[in-house]
Amino acid sequence: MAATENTNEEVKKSNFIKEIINKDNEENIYGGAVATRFPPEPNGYLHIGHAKSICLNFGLAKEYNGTCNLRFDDTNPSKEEDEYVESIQEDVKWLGFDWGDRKFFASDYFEKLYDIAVDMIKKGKAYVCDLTADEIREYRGTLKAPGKNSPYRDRTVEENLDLFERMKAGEFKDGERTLRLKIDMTSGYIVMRDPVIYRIQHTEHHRTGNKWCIYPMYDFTHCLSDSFEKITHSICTLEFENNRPLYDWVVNESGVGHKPKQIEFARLNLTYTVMSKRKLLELVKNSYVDGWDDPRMPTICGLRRRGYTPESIRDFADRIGIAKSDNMVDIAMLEHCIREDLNRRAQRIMAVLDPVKVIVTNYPEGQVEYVDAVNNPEDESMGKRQMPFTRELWIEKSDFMEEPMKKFHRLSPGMEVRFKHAYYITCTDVVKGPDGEITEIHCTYDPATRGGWSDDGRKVKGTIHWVSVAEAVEARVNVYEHLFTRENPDDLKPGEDYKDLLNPDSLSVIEKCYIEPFVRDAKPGERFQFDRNGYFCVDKYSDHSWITFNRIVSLKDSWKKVAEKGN
RNA sequence: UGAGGCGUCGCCAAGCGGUAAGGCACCGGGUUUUGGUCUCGGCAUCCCAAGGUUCGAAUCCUUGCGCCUCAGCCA
Repeated sequence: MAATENTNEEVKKSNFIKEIINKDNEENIYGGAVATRFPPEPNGYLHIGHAKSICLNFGLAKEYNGTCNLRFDDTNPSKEEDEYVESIQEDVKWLGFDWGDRKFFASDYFEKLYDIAVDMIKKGKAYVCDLTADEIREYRGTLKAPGKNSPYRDRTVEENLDLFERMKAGEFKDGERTLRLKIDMTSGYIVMRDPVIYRIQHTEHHRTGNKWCIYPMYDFTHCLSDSFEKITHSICTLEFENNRPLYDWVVNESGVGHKPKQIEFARLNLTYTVMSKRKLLELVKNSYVDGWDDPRMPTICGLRRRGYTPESIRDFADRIGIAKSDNMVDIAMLEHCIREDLNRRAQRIMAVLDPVKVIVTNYPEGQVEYVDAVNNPEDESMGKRQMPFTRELWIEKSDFMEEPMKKFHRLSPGMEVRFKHAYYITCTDVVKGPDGEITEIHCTYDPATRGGWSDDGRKVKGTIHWVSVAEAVEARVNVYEHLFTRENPDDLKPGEDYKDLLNPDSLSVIEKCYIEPFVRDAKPGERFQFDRNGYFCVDKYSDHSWITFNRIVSLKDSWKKVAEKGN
């Protein structure tokens, strides 16, 4: 290999899971195969934490030339809905992953699972238990005290078979009986204390309808489904570490043959947001946000509507890595990823969000002149556009100071600045309304500086953006901030509720701002950089008569820091 | 005197007995028709603590300490 190994191939980071896979491959545990799966329960929308898992599982499959299945873990009909299976597929696709023809449902295995359960009964490894939920809890013992055997533990195989059959037939009411595994009521692993594997639930299932009234539980279903699908590495989050002995027990004792390896990694936590499905659901149901795809939500659809790109989310997943220690990733990392992506790709335009009027007194009234504007200084191939320049212009209030503070090199009386792509402009006068607020800023322009440049070596420190009053497009802009005010909204003081920490300023709507005419035909989903301000995306529900933009993320603003210090 | 995990820079995270990668954030300098980008430089004599083994330890061994998870007929 040549010394100049500078290919554009990405250098993929390693992690402990890859090390396990590499070792398994060396020892030929799975014949070199790598088969993963992404197993969501269709009871909610996917969020950025799921994106981490999706990138991991599909990424591993791609890297090792293996496969990744999409499997819906739909064993609890009371929580699951088709709406969610649709949204999950849409989100996985949008992130850029393809499960091909490997879409499965745990519910497709109900028959097989039932047969295995019957077989477990026959082998004396499972029994029907008549204890109530409360009694089961009592018998289970506590973290420190061992449990005790159920009085129904020693029923005969025949009786168990008969009872289980009748459970299936619908002879009993919800909760009346369960099927339990006969393992060890004294185990330090609570999950090994004769776990319930079937419960009675007379509920219609989103796929199997009313065919079943008994449903298998996670610990029984998941590992067997993995085995059926010949999954090699079953990757899940840390809280399932305690379930691993049971996972292995079921796979071993059921005699299914193929034995996947469960590996646990740490789930993602992000600052200033929450990730639990329960909380996200509550925010939606109680209208704290405007639906699952509210641009403030950490859901995939929320990020999509906000304007995040799939590339930026995948990049984020790569950067945060995979490990086993609990973590809280700074949301600034995510913001960095989208800025980096959009800096490269986004069309620049000028938009004035908080306007004040400038009148160029020596510019002819009624004249419209078009100046060239670079579309993206990072990518010359994106070309140029033309911007109308007129006598009356909008600029940002924050770009003018009547009495400039130190280091302020924007517009102020007597100060010459560059109106980007247009002319050098000098402020000559300020007009105020009766209450003292500035209503007009009078300026002159230097015709010799067209394009915003002069050859005489004149130094112009400031460059500001502007929009022609006569030619401006009016638009609405949604400015988003963090959803919560506390870095970790799960870290509550006594008496607090996480909803108390919702940021009242997480959304500010600017009903009317002025944008250059280039955006007139912008389509929902289109992204732009508003010069010197940030990245914005046309909202999915935007209407052509009044365009709505969502702020994806601001540009970094080092001036803000200086200004705040100066005050 | 239940069990299973985890502890490396403010936040992620490499490191696998040979003398602390990288990214984000932050702080400085340069370039700049975005106070953006880019670029240059700074940012852990130290790896939860204390002992021990070793020529040599973040890495091995002890003993502590801290944090997370498990007592749903949820997943």
